[in-house]
Amino acid sequence: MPELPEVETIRRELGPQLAGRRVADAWSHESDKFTPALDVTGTTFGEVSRRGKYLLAALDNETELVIHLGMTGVLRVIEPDDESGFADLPHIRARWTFADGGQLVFRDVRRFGRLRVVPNGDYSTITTLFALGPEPFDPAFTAEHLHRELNASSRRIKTQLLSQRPVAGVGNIYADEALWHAQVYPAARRITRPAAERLRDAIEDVLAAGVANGGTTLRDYRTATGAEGSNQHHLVCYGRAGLPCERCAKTLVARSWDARTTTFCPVCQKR
DNA sequence: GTGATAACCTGCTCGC
DNA sequence: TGCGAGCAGGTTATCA
Repeated sequence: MPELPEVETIRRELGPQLAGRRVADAWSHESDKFTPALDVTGTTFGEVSRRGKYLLAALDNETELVIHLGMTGVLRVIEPDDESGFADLPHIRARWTFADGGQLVFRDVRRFGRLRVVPNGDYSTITTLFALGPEPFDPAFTAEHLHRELNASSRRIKTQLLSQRPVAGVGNIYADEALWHAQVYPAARRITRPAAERLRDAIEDVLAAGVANGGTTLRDYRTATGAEGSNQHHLVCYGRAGLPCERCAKTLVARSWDARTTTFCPVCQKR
C-alpha cells in the first residue's frame, strides 16, 4: 500500500532509469484506469517527480504521465537481459516498450491504481491531486496550517489525514504511526493547538523515517528494483493491536472508523 | 456544501 | 481438503 515514503523511494530509483528513453510501443489492460498508457507511445521520458502519492513522469510533448499505484501497484524497468520473470507475472496492467528494447512494466494485482496523461502541470481533471494539501517537508506545512485545516471540518482527525487535504501523502500506516507519536485520539473531531504542533512534527518524522528506510513492506510493496523496504521493522503502532504499547505498556487496540481500521493506544491517545 | 457510505478489486486468512 | 465469508485499503461516486 504505497504511501509517500514508498512512492518517493520508487521515484528515486525510477527517475535515472527512465530519463531520455523513447517509448516505441505501449500496451494496457482494457480498463479505462490503464488505457491512458497508450497515449505515451512515441514520446520520450524526462524527469520523474512526485506529489503526495502521485508519480509524475514528464514527457517530451509537453504532457505528463500521472501514475497512482493504488494499493498494490508496482513499477519496474526491465532491461533486455533481465531474467527476473517479472514481466511475465500475472496482473500486468500496462507495459511501455522502449526503442532500446527495455520495458517499463506496471503490475497491479487489485487494480486500484490508475494512469492519466495530462498537459504539463494541469491537474484540474484529477480531483484529489488538484486539491492536494502541502507536502509534509514543505515550509507551508506548519502547525498553524494543520490546526486550521483539521478544525475547519467536523470529521474525525484520522479521516481528514487520509483525505490528503491537510497534508499530502499520508495513508493508513503513517497516519496511525503519527497519531500514536503525537498522542492524539484518532477519532477526535477537534484538535488543540499544542496537539496540532505535536502531530505536525510526528507526521514529518514518521514520513522522513519511512523514506530513509526505503518504505514499509507488509505484503505487496516493492521498490523499483524489486527490493523490500525496511520500515516495517520500525513501526510502533500500525498492525500491532493486542501487543503492548511501547510507551505505557497497555494493550494497543484496533477499531474501525469510517471503514478504516485504526490501531491506537487507549491510554496514551485518550479522547 | 458537507459528511457518510458503497463500490471497485483480488488475494489471503479463518472457520466450518 | 475444500468451500465460502470476511477483510485489507486509496480513491471515486452516490446519497442523505
